[in-house]
Amino acid sequence: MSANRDPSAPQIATVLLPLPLPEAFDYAVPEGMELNEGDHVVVPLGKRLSHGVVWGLRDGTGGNRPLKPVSERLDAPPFTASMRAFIDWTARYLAENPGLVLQATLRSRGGLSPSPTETLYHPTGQMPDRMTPARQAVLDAATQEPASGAELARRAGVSPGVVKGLADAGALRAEARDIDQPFPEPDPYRDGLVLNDGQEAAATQLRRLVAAGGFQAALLDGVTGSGKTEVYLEAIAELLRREPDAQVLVLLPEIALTQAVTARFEERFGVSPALWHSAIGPTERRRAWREIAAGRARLIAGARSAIFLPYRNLRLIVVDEEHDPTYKQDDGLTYHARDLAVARGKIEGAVTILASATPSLETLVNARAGRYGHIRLAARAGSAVLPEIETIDLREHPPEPGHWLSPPLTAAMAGTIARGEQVLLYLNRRGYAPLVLCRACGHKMKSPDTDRWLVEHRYTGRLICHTTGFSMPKPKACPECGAVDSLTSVGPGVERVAEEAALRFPEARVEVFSSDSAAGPNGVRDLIARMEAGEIDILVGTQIAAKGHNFPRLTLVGVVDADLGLKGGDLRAGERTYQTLVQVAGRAGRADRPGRALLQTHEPEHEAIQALLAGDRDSFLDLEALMREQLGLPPFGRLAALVMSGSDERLLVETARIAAAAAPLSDDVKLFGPAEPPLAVVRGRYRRRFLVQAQRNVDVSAFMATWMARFKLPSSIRARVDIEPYSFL
DNA sequence: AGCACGCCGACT
DNA sequence: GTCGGCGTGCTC
Repeated sequence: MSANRDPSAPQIATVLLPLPLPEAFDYAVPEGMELNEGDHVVVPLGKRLSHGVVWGLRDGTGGNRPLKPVSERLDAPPFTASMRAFIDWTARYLAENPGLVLQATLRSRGGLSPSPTETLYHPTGQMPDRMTPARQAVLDAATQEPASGAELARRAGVSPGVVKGLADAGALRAEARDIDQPFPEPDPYRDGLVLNDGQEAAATQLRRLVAAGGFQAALLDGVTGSGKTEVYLEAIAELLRREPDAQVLVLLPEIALTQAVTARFEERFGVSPALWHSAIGPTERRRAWREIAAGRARLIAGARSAIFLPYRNLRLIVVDEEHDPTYKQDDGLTYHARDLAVARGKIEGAVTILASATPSLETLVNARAGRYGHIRLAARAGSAVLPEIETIDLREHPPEPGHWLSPPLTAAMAGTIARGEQVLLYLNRRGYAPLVLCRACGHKMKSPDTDRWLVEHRYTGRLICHTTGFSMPKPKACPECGAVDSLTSVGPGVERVAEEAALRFPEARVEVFSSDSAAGPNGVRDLIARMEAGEIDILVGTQIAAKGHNFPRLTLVGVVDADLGLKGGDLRAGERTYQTLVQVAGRAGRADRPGRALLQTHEPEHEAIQALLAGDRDSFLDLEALMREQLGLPPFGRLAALVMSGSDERLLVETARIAAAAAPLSDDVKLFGPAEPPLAVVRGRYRRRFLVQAQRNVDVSAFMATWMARFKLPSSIRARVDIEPYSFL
């Protein structure tokens, strides 16, 4: 296209800016500046400068209104055509400004400038005229490992002046080195673990997919403990042997899991992957971003936002635990990382593997329809067998009043502990008690700016709103009636169950595993390490404990309230409960000891629980699928939500009314709302919700974009589009 | 997202 | 009389 253009003809660059603007802006390309699509540039915007990416180039001038010129071309790896196509596709799909999506891809400061350098001192071999003990110590340190002046002085225990003196004397040579060092090359020729027959068969199928090249999505469907990781590591190895320059992304739902996956990568390929998640510091983040953009980082493991990184040559994407709802969450943008991964795989021409023991209905339906390959892994790896799952009917075996562990569960716990094995008690409720109320007047402690109960946390002695983050010390007296010491804790949280377990088993070492108790990734790592080492007898955990960990001595899982997830009434409640219970039960008996899972329930006849007992995932999902198909719900129909919020309730209601009237309705699109959502107020902002339901062939993204363009939003009202919502709050 | 412009309250 | 509050609007 621009191969034989006249280089002196004036040129216009369309530049996408990482700002919430509706479109890319045109700039004049100054004479003598050579630009290509995908180049990073600096352009003037109003009174300031902004970074941008060249989205298009064409011959011409601004015509009537003169264009501002591009200020500078940055010497950074350009965004590839597929990267740009992915950004465009995502913006369209999410009904968002492309600039906002571009912003999501640039979340590292300094990634675009060349790496900062540090000065290292190497010994030259030449001896200084005068040798002193201090000088000798520095030379020894430098011979051991070249380092910065300050570092050498520290290691030798002398002042930095000594290093300077040696450099002046010619005994040390200063050499600049990039601070952001490349990631070492993975070695795909190392031996992997020995695979069992099932794993080998699955690995062969995946290797074949990789060998075929190009886009192909596949569901890697294997029971918990079947060794899915080992299998997809084989696909990665195959790819790296064929294409040493290929990049591989492994998406993980939880940062806590990156630790375990890093260790597997090290065993298999001799190197750690580049990590990408919210807890990565700015220096590592910059290094990872730059090395990924340059195509030098080959193995990347990250949380959902890693789907937005500017890979040069992405050839394989693995979405581990693809059913996990944490893939769908707001990071500024509202997206589902699994869906974007499949789209990105398609655009990049990369094989996309979705791995899970409990696939989402969306993925399973795609696999059954033949849109995705379906690779099954039946047996558990090694000698591990699936846990035996039983229910405890709480109507027959109620716990004592004010307690939460039923007699059959405590009996099983006693036996397990006596054998020196471990127990996991699962309850998806953080804190001590989900509700605090006044015995005197019945007042319930509620969050001040939303209609939710405050959760009591005993460790910190505070009442916390899990929706808004509001927190206050637990008051002595009821704020409503003033009665002293009348506030009672109602219902169990993990802290309370841990208290009960500790009381009942005074000898046992009991720990709580929730996002509160395990502060930061180090806290999590430490807790996991102690559990693995057998230093904990009873672990009481929330969701976070249910995911992916491998505790060889854990043989009993007690689900304190298996009914919890069945309430709530959103469309995935049954599916999610089933997935969670399978995952939790799957924690038991992963090594050579058989495991057992006991579910405390008031509703042992519920389909999700019956399916779990029968180990009959597919018929449960068939039923679930049938129900959704009849109701026209995903994945058989499409949903989109629009949530408006603002601090002025009257203006919000009025805006919602105008929006409702502006909806471009048709026969195959239904609009519900505006409705007052369960969370009607959050942090002083009122909220209203719309739900759009359409048939599968309707482009809901286009519908939402058209709709949004048909009414004007007052600047104090925010509107957020959610394509395929998971949360209905 | 910034940054300016703009029209109403308490101050050197 | 000004300094400054942040509501509204624009940036090629």
